[in-house]
Amino acid sequence: MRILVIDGNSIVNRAFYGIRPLTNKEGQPTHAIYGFLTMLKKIEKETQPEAVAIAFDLKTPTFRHKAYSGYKATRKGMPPELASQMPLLKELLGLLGYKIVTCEGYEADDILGTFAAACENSGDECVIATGDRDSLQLVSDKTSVHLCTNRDDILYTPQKIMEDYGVEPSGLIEIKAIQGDSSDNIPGVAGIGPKGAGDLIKRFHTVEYIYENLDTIDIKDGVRKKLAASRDNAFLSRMLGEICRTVPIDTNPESYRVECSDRAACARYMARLELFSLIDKFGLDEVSAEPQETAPGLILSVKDGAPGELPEELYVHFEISDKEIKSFALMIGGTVYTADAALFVELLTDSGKTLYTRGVKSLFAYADKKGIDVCCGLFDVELAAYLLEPSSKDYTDENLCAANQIDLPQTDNDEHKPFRALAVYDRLCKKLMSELAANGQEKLFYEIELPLARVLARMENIGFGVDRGGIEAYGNALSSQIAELEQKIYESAGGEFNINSPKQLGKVLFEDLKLPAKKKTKSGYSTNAEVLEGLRYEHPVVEMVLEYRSLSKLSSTYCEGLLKVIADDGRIHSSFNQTETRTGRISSTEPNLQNIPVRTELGREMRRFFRAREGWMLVDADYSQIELRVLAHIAHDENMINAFKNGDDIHAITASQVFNMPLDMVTPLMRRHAKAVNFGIVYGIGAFSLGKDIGVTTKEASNYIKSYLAHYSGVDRYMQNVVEKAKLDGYVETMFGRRRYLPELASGKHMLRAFGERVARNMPIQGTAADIIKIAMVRVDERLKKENLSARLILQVHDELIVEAPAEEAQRVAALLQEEMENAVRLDVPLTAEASVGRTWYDAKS
DNA sequence: GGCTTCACG
DNA sequence: ACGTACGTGAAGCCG
Repeated sequence: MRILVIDGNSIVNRAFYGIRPLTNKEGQPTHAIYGFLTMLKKIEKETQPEAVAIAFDLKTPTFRHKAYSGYKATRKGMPPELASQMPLLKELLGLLGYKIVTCEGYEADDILGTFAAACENSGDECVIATGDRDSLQLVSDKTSVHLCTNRDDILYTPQKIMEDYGVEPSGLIEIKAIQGDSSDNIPGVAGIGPKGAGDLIKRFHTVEYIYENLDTIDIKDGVRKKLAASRDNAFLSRMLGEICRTVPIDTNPESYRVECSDRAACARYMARLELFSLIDKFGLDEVSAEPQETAPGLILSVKDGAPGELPEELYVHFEISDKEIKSFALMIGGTVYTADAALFVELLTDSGKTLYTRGVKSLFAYADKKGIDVCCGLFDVELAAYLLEPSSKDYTDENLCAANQIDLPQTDNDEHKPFRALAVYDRLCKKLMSELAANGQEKLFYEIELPLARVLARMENIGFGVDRGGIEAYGNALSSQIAELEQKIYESAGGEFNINSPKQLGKVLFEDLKLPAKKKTKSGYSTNAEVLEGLRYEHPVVEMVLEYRSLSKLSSTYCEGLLKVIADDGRIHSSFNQTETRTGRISSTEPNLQNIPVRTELGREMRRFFRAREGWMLVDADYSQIELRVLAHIAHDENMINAFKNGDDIHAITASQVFNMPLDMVTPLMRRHAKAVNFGIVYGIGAFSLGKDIGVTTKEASNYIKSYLAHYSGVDRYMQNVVEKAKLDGYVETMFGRRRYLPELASGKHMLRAFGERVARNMPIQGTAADIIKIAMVRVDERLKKENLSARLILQVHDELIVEAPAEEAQRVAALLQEEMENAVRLDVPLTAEASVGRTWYDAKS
């Protein structure tokens, strides 16, 4: 028979120190338990034992030999976080059917040794699992040691010991007697370390032999001297280092077969510790399904309908698809109730309730479609987690649990998802709330993001009306132009190729036509617009390719792309993502309505197809220079503040300052350059890129920047201070407490660090502007409602808001929009917004 | 699925 | 010696 003997103390220590801390919601640390059971399962899988004994030291420290009471005196006591887990672990092991072996006056080591010795006699096979190399002395033909290390586990057989140490297993005791072991207070021979001890034992095998022949054996005199001086310690060490093999315990493997009598109790115990994934690992998931629908690992009982009296705070999970509630469940004190949409609606309209959930935007969207006025309190784990860490890729249950030391129950059964989600919300919400409070982000959360979710939901529901026929006709016109251009390009290039393939285009331009290649990308020649622009007069095909590119962009992304997403109501319902950007901006997808062309006249034509419904108008308002105004404010730059207060043309003023001449001498070119510097400053500027952008040398660009910072000394100071502070704090923040953490600043890589510094300069500016327009959106929405207007916000493009309004409301809405945008926040500079009205987006842009 | 390109603020 | 401004999303190519 094969028996596995676990060195309990050693393994639990490895588990405790080897994995990151976990606690359940009561604050009970659980990771040592988790790690121990995970390792146990893994070892069992690898060694396939028929019986398992788990050896532990007894709590009270015991001394093996009274003769040397200093033994183990230096071993530190267990930290309380580990000590508190020990009784729980033992109880759980007992429930699982494992036998725990302890013996007064002996350590776990000795119990391992006794099992090993017993197996020598009985012919059984013994596998010892430990993290401690001391036990290697027990290895024999019948006993192997499964050594758990920080990396891979190693199985020690006599052959492996010989390979690694060059001695028999028993030789390890001899080596230790000479080398000593400070952690066990084994003195050894002073002045001889592992190498010397190993050499001696390889040659002479035992301590006894060495001392009996100390005068005659062939060793260096220095070594001989050291040995002689530590004679007593050597023999004492020899005795201390040998593991005892005669502990009075039951060593019959038959007594250690693992039989779990109450699997459900085990599952409940694990669930109480919130170690849900263990339930799967131990194959206990089916047993906890006492109430049939319960998720694996959750001991929640499930009831239909809810108890009469509901508490004020409820954990809620819902799934909504296409106007209908697909599922709805709530958790009250560990019990999950599945309920119908009626109760859901009742809760939403009860101002006395607070629902802790995720995805409130979809909840608002549902309520909006059904005409339900949501007046309950809400908490959204997704939004909260985003404010706490906006750089995360996404905010799935999996990632939130990983970031918050929560053991997530694994399940691929969709029916279990609601139960799992509720368990997660239960663990997460209060933690996130206190973190928001600690960060000073409560106002940001409750007064900006949560109300904004409602606004975004309505914007999505309403959508933006488009002229399908117009887009189709425009697309057809593009297509024929593209086809024509395509032929001309083939002709000019001397052959057909895929113009859309940068690789093929690169070959044609830079190999066949031998045009000078300037820039390379990871995968070959760069053929971007900037490069082609530089080759425009080198070959006629280049201009055609540029034209082709811009037409096919319009055709594929904007015509074909938009046509694909027009809904049955003839409108485009983009999704506005509130947890995507690292700066606090919102993003728009399927389709992206935040990058509809405007810079070229041909592209701008697209905006004629975005139109108000019959009898309605579009009201479009955009902030003027919001980021520079924010910069002037947060940098306390007097010079820039005054320029804005005077209502000056900021780029012209900047030009006159940078180029040191009167305002009326500033040429359009100088203004253009100054504008680029203003942008560059906001982005964290570098002379190289600025120079490239405006076509001057890096040196000249560098002079511009120097001159700029000399005139705007507040900006100069801010740019230095913000980076310095970010390095201390590890994050930057906006005026409203929105944070972005910057681990890049601590990087040893210059490029990464430089990037972090630019972000530190930019994020507070871009992010504050994003906060401001979000505040404006919430206020505009409230005003429209309060004033009983039918007009509705339908789109935001970072510094621009678009409202669709009945024609008769349009002028009033324009004024309202401008007022709310300008007064969203009070800065040291005026905020200005310009509004205008038109039938189409094209017309409504002033 | 990564890369390149290009549309926007 | 290096690469070179912030933040996004979509489409097409290609291994």
